[in-house]
Amino acid sequence: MTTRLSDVAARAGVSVKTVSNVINDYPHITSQTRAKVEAAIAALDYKPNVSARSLRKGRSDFIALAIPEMASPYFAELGAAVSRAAKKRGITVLIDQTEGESAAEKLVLDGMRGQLIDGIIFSPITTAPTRIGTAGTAKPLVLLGERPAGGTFDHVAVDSVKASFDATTHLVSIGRRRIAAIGVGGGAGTGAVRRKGYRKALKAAGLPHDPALELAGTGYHRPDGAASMRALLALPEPPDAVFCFNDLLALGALRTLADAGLSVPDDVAVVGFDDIEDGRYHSPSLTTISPDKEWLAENAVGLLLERISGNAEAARRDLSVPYTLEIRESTAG
Amino acid sequence: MTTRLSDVAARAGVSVKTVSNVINDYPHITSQTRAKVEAAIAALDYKPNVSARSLRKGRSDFIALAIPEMASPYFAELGAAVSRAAKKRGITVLIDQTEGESAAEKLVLDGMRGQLIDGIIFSPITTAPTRIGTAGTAKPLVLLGERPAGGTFDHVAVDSVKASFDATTHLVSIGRRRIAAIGVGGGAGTGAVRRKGYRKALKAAGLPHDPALELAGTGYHRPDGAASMRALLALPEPPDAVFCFNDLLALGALRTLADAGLSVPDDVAVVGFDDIEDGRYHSPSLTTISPDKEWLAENAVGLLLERISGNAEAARRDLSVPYTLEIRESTAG
DNA sequence: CTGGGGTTCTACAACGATTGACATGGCCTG
DNA sequence: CAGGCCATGTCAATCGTTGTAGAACCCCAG
Repeated sequence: MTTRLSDVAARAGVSVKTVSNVINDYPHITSQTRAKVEAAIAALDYKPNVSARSLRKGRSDFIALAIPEMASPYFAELGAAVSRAAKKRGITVLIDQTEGESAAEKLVLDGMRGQLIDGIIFSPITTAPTRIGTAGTAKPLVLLGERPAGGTFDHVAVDSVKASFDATTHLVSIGRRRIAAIGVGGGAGTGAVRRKGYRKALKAAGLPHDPALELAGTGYHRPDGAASMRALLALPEPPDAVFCFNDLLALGALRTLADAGLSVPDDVAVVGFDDIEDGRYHSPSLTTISPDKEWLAENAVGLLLERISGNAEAARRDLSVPYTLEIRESTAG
Repeated sequence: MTTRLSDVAARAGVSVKTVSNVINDYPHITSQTRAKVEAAIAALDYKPNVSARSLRKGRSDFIALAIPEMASPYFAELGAAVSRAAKKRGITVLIDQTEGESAAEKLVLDGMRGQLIDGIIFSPITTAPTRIGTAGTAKPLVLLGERPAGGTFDHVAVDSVKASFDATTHLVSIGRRRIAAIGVGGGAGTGAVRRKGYRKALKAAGLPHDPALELAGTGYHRPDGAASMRALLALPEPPDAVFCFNDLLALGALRTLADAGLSVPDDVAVVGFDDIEDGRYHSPSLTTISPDKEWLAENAVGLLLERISGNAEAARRDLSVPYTLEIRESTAG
């Protein structure tokens, strides 16, 4: 049925091992035999069996990418980028939706897919996995997003404090004085870090800090942003600008503003974070922090692969993703 | 390092075979031994080695989902749904971005991931794979979307002709007379089928068919929709409604309309297809054909699994995905 | 022409799980 | 008490690939 190594060997008139050697670029092979073998491989359309190879080598060239939900545009774009980066290096990505379950738990539960995968890129949305890898099973792991306090993993993320500072400062620079924040989360996650940058910017601008303008909300999707914006508009003194901690929140907020008949950016300016495609085409188009997702993916994969094939004990790395502030209609008149 | 079957056996005080029997639900086992074994499995956190199992059994419980690009919202949502449906049945989905390369080619190239995957769900955007599976390697394949002419695969899709008819008829019913279509593609793909429904509806309504109102465009993304809409507005007699063959096109079109200062739906009504989340929160929110994606995923996975484990020679199946027309602001004043 | 060193290739045993044939002993039934 | 079923154990083979060890060969120096 399936062609296997021995079929190729038979056809090429060499031993099974020689074929294997050809495939694995073993140095000492005559160009003659190499040619013979390659001809046989081509003729039979032979493809190595990954299961067998992985069983024998203990390495599969599969990595996992764990994200909260792939239907969320940011994560979809991230997944696409990681897949591309991995494919370029000949490895395959398994995308894992953690779906709100405590992701750390889930990974351990999954048992790393029965030892198939070589490592994992983990992108938690809020909770950070402090305890993964304490198990002996530990495979290499690269963490994306905010780093947990006592992290012991390689880590790739935007400097969220700085980026949030920039975003907020931009709002200040166009003359806004009552700047709200949507997406302020608890814990040590994204929300907290971005809030830090936001507050810092307010302080730097000499603006008062009004707790009523910090909206926690329950999630990071459009409805959450829409609801938070409604709450802000209901305030006795509504804001003249909003910094949303991700683009979905911002798009939800824009929707509320449109419904309320308010003009953006004239009445309320809005800034997001992530630069998802939806924001670029929305009207008004969304000003946002744009992390370089290709860079992120490229380096996350690179870091993980480095870990997998070699220096498992090298020092922990911490990479900062380049970003830009994309100024669009939601802040520029 | 890793716990294996024999470790479990040792701890439970039984033979390896018995442990294997427990795991594979062999019927004749005392509840006592079963309990012992299960305790040992839990204690050691044993996870069967997927590679070994797959090598031996010839089945991996992995399936692939091939989509053009996962960053596209419709496909992201589809991928999420398929992953969920598969996980429910204990199987894992590998998502494959075909990225515009002739997907058929690519699949064959990939050699089905070295025999790892048990089958594939294939969702081409335009070109239909007529020749896949002619190779002897053929694994079960379920096709999503428009069926190619001489298809020999199981197939799950919305009745696009009917849905397009409904969408267009809806525009007629709100009084529109010059209804354009964006996304008319060549070949036997999505574009052609939806155009058929569109034309049918025009004819049924006794409206003239103006070729100038059928825009082919180059792709299925926002920029394509925006460009097509610009072209339509440049006509001596612009349309008063547009049926876009997917939501991204529609969102692009809406953007152009907003830029042109036209009111939706008063000046131009817009209908999309797919019901992606962006459309629901856009302002105006987008009227669209909403296929039941969960149903689609559930049945595609079901069909594939049926094929994989059993009647490989059963008759070809053809499932029609339920859909609704979601009427929102872009057509309802 | 003989022996050492390198090259080129091969035989064999693993990797971990599953499966089949078969043996064993215990218990129940008739 | 014999025959049958049940629950398990033993043993060996198998899936396809690769690492280890070593065989066979060639070339060249002494």
